[in-house]
Amino acid sequence: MATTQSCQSRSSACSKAAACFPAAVAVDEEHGHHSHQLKGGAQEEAENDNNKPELRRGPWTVDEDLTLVNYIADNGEGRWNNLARAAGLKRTGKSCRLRWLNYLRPDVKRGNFSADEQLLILDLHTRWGNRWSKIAQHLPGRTDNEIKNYWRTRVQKHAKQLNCDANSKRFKDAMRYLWMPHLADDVDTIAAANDDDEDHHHHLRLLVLHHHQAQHLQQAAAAAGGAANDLAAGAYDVRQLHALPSSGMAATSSSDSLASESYDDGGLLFANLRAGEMLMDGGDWAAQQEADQGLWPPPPPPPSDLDQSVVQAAGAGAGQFQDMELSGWVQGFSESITDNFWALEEIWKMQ
DNA sequence: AATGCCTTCAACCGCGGGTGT
DNA sequence: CACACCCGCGGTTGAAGGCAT
Repeated sequence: MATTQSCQSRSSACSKAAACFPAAVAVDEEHGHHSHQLKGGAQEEAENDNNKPELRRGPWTVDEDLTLVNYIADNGEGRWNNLARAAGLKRTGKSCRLRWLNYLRPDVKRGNFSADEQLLILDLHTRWGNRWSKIAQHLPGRTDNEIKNYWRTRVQKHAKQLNCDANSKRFKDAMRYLWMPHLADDVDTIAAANDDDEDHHHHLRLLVLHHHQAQHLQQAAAAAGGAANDLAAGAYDVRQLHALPSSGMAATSSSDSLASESYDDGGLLFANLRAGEMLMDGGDWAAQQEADQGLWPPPPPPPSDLDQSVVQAAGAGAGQFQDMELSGWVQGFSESITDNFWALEEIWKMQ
């Protein structure tokens, strides 16, 4: 994804100072003239007249950052209001907390979201909605604020370009069946190019795949009665036991945290990534599923609740579309697909 | 070159839940 | 129980650089 080069460089004076702490860097003096930095300099002095301790707002200076980082290094974090006072920062505890968590923490990761991070965001948002903090827990080094901004600036923009709401079924289906499968492919491609990460990416992909499978089973259960639910749960576990590497997964990987926690409810609400791939490939869904899954029960057809315009659009080879707008977009991509086509910034330009 | 719009993201705000007194 | 305070979350704002005209 081409996140923003321009803006990253723009914010880099500030960002880098923090990212490189304590070897703080260059400078943030520019921030001194943000108009909403209401209380600095002379104005600050003037307000000292009343006994209320004035509070600074707006962008942080390097000095403030250093003060906060040093204080936390010595005393730890938490108790933010006390911390702000004790450190001598003319900031609210809230502001200190935010600055630390979103910016100064040494483990904050910066830069573009990788393909698997994007995949996870899309995936988890499908499941949890705007639970940014919860989503962020599964992207090590990423903050809820960053993910929220990503969603609002990128994903919602794309939804707007498709003339639909980011929360609409249509857009979600487009994500599940078109965008996410190809992000998953990107993950594979990256893994193939980097042996060290292969297990990690494979693991991520497997987890995503399992969720799609679980979703199918849930739908089968809905159609056939409750018994299938038990089967679904059992099959899910068995496959996971067989499929997942027994060791070697980095404990810090996002997929690991998913395995250990986030999907422990069975993931039955999950995106049907593989279904999207099947449809995109124009392959025979049931036959492929049986071939893929071995011990799995024969799968149901693609989800019945899927927006049919997306199903048909995804089966681009068939050339039959109900939703002309989306189908036009899909046909456009199918005619000009390239290896890097599904880079996030490029995906939606084909419409 | 000048101007205005767009995009990004750091930072703020309001609110709700938790905890201590 | 009531109140105050703290913390964390999600939504929103606005500065600044990029881009189009």
